[in-house]
Amino acid sequence: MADGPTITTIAERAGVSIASVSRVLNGLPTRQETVRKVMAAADELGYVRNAVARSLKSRRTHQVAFAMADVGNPAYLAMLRQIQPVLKAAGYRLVLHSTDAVVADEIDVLHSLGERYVDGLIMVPLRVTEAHLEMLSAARAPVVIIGQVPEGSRVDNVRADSRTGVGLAIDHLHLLGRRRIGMINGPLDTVPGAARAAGYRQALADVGLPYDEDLVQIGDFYRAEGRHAVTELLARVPDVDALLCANDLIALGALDVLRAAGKRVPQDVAVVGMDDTDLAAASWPSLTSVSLGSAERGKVAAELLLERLQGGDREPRLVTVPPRLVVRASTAGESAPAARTAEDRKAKENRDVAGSATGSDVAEALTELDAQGKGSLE
Amino acid sequence: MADGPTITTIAERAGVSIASVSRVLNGLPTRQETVRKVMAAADELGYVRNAVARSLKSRRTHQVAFAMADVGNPAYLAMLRQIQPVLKAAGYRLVLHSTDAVVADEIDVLHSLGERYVDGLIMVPLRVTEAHLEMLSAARAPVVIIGQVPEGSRVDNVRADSRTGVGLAIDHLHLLGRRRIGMINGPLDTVPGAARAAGYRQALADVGLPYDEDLVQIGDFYRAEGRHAVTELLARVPDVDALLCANDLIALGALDVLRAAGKRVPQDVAVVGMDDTDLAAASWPSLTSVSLGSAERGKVAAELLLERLQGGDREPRLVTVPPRLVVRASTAGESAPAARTAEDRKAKENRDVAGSATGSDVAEALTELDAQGKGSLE
DNA sequence: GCACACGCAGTAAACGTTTACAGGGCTGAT
DNA sequence: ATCAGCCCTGTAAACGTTTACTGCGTGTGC
Repeated sequence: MADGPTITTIAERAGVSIASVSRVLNGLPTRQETVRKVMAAADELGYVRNAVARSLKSRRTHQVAFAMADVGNPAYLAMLRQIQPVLKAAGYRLVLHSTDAVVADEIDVLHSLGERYVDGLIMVPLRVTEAHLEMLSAARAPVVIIGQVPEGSRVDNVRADSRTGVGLAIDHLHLLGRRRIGMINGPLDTVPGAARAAGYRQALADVGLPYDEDLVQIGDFYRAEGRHAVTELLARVPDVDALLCANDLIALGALDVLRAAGKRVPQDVAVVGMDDTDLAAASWPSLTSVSLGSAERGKVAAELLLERLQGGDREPRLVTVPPRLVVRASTAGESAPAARTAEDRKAKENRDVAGSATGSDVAEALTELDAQGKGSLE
Repeated sequence: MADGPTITTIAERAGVSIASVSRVLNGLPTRQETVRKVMAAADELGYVRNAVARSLKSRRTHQVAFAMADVGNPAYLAMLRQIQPVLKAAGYRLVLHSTDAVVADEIDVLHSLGERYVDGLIMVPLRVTEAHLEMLSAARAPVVIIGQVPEGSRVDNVRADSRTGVGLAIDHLHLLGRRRIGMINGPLDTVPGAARAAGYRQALADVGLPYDEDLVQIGDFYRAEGRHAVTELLARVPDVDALLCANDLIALGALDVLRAAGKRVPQDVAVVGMDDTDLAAASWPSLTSVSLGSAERGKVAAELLLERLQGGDREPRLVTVPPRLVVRASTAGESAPAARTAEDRKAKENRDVAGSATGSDVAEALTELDAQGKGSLE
């Protein structure tokens, strides 16, 4: 691990000045003979450019940071998987920050932007506090926020729309003839919980169903909690014929309980999850789920950031990624082609609604493929 | 986004030299009055140290790279989740490289080590070629390889032992009284495929069962391929009473086919997967799976790298992480409370991995919270 | 034959730090 | 009063690049 060669080393060996070496290495016009000498010396010494020194001079690191609460979370992972290739294609490295759901860590990340070790940042904040906004407005590098940012903030912002997503699910269930549609939600003091509760109320109204408190059960966003909540709801309303669960884990818990209770899914009770994680496709019966477009949000965020890095200034943009209903066996049954088709039509309409310019079918197919991943390594 | 203040700006404003500013910022002994002036100026200007300039001088970037084939792969993700906190605690940032299973990209990553934008590298190569070894021996920064590296290579190496892992599964199935144990493997020209095939043969011999070619079916490491392979095997050997699948996805495919064929799991056919991904716990029936210790391999790799970064030279080390059988319903049945309890205990151990120093109950609760993900964000 | 232009390469400054070294002022001892 | 010694601060070099500027030598046009 001896000190590597620098342009000075090369210059000496080639008998030229460091300026010439630099010019050759950067392909600037140079006499053929000089090029030859420099290249030869560089090859012999196994020279590699020092990225740090380059960055210091050029004020560009070719690195971008992605900050979220936890790498293990499937929603963030879906984003990461879209962000990475977009950045890579543009020649940027990805620096990962896991803030462990600690707000102070998020502020830290924003602060460290000032250290200029990255050219830009994509962040998924847990919630946006005053401190966030302050740091954001003072940020010395472009930032894209995935989540809710107050109007008028001077940053690019990419959002999901879980309220509409809930609507898609309710519509779907209603079309299938379900009339006693229960909701298993997470805590109402969380952003997702509140949005979903509101969406549920409104969607019921939209399809002309009454809102019945007995059909709503609050738990938390985990499988065990989901089991518990569904058990309670089932005791209260034995003839519930559909369950909308605030995420896929809750829905898995619901499947557990329904199975134990001897209810058939979807014949007796249809079940819908949210987030459309890998688990939804893996479960049995496979789970109909509302995709909130984590993957697409990641992709859009990366593209917005690149625009700013390459283009320069423009007005901050707000992109809302539309939700999409992914119908699987837990509502349609594998043998219900009619429902499936209706659903497909809807999903398509839905996708067209906000017509994001980015969603190619090829990219989407690829994503699905990768998701399955060659598992193990030896 | 005006140019940020530098120590020069501060020096001017405080009326001192840049050396004094630097000393104050680094806490070197300085007159109280000077400290005050410098701090005041720094605060007013909102100064933040430039990490690039620092790195140039100190020859330390406080960044470490992690390179693997695909972020979306659960096995790599499990590693990442352990690596990240270890590095973060030591003050290192994590740079992520996804090589998309392209060998040239891996070589690229090794090459780019010379650019000195990171202090070290953890890599999970697909396979180790001559080119890899060459680059490794010339590497100008410490590298830890997760996977198989030839004897005598001068790098730290962390391995799984899938051969023994297969043995665990066969033992388990044999103990449960299964005698016609099929194997659904991936391609034999992959490192995992070959190791598992060998393990299967030997494990059968160890428990005194004959090797029967009809019981072996080669497919690929995906769910659909798994379905196909299991269908073939089932046609050939209708009375097979157990299936060992080379990864969890294949096992999920097996569950699909067995269900469709009217076979009960585990009563008629017991199923075992490998890798113990999230999917194993989520499926129904939940899947007994051989954990190859991805999480632990990640943790060990990170620790080895840190040792080298902080400590300095020592002999390269080889650590083999033992496999572990995680028993769930697909072999034990839900009605086997003993097995279930064993499983819970095991899951906890797994979370603790090698007893991370941070494992307070609160931290654990928080981690758990995140892991499940308040999946979606609004 | 001279001026001018042009192609090429070298010198030096700059990016923002850290740090070795030197020097200035003060204290205290002689 | 002088000087050693100490504390503090400033000067300058260094990390490895890129690049503006300068200058040299050659060839061309008059």
